[in-house]
Amino acid sequence: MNRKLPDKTVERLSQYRRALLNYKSSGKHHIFSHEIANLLHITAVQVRRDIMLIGYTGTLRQGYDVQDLIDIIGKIIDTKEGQKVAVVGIGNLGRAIMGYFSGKRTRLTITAAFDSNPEKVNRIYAGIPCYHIEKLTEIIRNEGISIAVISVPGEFAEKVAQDLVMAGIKGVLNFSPKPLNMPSHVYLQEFDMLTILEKVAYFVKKS
Amino acid sequence: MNRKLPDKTVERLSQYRRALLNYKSSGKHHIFSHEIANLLHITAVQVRRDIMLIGYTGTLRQGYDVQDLIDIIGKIIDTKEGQKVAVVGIGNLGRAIMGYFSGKRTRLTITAAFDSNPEKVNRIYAGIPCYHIEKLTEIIRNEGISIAVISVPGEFAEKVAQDLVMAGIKGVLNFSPKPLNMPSHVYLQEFDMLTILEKVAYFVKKS
DNA sequence: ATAACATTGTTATTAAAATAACAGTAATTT
DNA sequence: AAATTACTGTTATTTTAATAACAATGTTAT
Ligand SMILES: NC(=O)c1ccc[n+]([C@@H]2O[C@H](COP(=O)([O-])OP(=O)(O)OC[C@H]3O[C@@H](n4cnc5c(N)ncnc54)[C@H](O)[C@@H]3O)[C@@H](O)[C@H]2O)c1
Ligand SMILES: NC(=O)c1ccc[n+]([C@@H]2O[C@H](COP(=O)([O-])OP(=O)(O)OC[C@H]3O[C@@H](n4cnc5c(N)ncnc54)[C@H](O)[C@@H]3O)[C@@H](O)[C@H]2O)c1
Repeated sequence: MNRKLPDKTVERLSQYRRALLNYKSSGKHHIFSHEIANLLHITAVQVRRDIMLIGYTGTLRQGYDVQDLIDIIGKIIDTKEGQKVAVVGIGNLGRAIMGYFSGKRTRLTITAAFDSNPEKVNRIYAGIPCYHIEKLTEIIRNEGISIAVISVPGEFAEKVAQDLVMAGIKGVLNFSPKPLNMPSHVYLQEFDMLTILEKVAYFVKKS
Repeated sequence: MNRKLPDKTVERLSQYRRALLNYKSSGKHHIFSHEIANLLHITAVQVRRDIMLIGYTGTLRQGYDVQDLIDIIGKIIDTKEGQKVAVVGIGNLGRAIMGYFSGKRTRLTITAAFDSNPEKVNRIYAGIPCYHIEKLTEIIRNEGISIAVISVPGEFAEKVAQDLVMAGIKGVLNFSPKPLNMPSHVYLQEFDMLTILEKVAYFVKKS
């Protein structure tokens, strides 16, 4: 529970929880590993192994208690107070992300957006205030924002990333096509749509 | 060159190419592995190993010929005719994706969009026609579209995926939060923003 | 009561990816 | 000319992730 879990296990835990919350609303209280596996289209062994890693145990007769499992995953992923997220770059992608999160009930809350375009600042997008990029450090520090999503054009991504680090951010999700370099105490996740689609194209070609 | 390359190598090749195209515009014709590595913030060994896998060799004195490397990566990733891509679900995310691609010069071309909302169909978004979802099979077959991006709400994703498979699609990039199941001849890549942000949150918490 | 079954939890094995080690080589320095 | 340097290309090792194997256990069927 205290030891760091594998990257991929954490991703699946997030998905288990989401699937379980949905499953729970159908009124069932228990679930078997192979049922969870079916929801995610993975194997039951993978599910049991992940659950073993988080130290939870089910029962032979009924499998896992749905609510218990949801709670335990919550204890692993969430913090008590929740974590605050900022979105930097309120273009098409930034706004899509904010719209997507505005509906969600999660312990991750987007509480601030930043842009350099004067026409975008001091407005509210999906319920979230957009500040001028110059306020970045101040607001991130004051609000205790620990995670940032970068969705500015590539040429500005590096500067934004540096400022985020200086402001004390601890985790970054970078959607810009510019590969970033972060100090080791900042967790960096990058996702590039063109790269990923070109990968799909390669495997389509090969198949 | 013919043998299937590792997943992660293909992703990096796409990034190498993009970085090299940019590097080329600075007028330089040759590049060393450690220079490529610096552009992507990875190690030079990783770069050389990837390049070894694609069967290209540089020279001791000058490193790699930039244009040659770009061309060889192109031969690996691209098809001669290019590949056509469809986007299904023209909401905030779908439109952001279309806007993002409309500027790019790539052998991947988004040629059709689909939606179920009558107000969205028969309009042009970022230069791409949006058809009613009922035309999916017809248009995908007629146009020879081989790759699809799914950006419909989770509850419709499964149906869309089935229809795409029936229509003969060969690769899918799924942004909906619903995990999909594909026959083995269809390459599936999933990306879920909430999962990935929760993973970032976990590692932020742990650090 | 015993055998067959279905399930969990764990260890063992395999596969994929990253990293390290190092041999080879041309140019440069001593 | 020998040693040094700065690279590439390849093999070896380590790390991470996935898969397989199987022991343990309560349940059901015979
Ligand atoms: N749209 C997509 O689906 C998509 C997909 C993958 C990657 N991306 C990448 O994400 C980024 C954003 O994409 P987009 O489509 O939203 O682009 P966009 O041009 O619509 O939006 C970019 C926004 O960033 C703002 N901005 C520019 N410089 C800034 C700075 N220094 N500080 C703060 N804000 C700044 C701009 O004012 C604009 O609002 C780009 O790097 C793009 O390559 C987009
Ligand atoms: N916005 C984001 O950044 C984001 C991020 C991650 C994931 N997602 C996921 O991507 C999907 C789309 O997100 P969005 O923000 O664009 O949502 P959205 O509601 O803005 O758009 C969804 C679109 O899909 C269309 N649609 C619905 N049913 C359809 C069907 N059967 N066939 C064709 N089209 C159909 C709707 O008419 C609408 O235009 C959702 O599943 C969402 O969970 C969005």
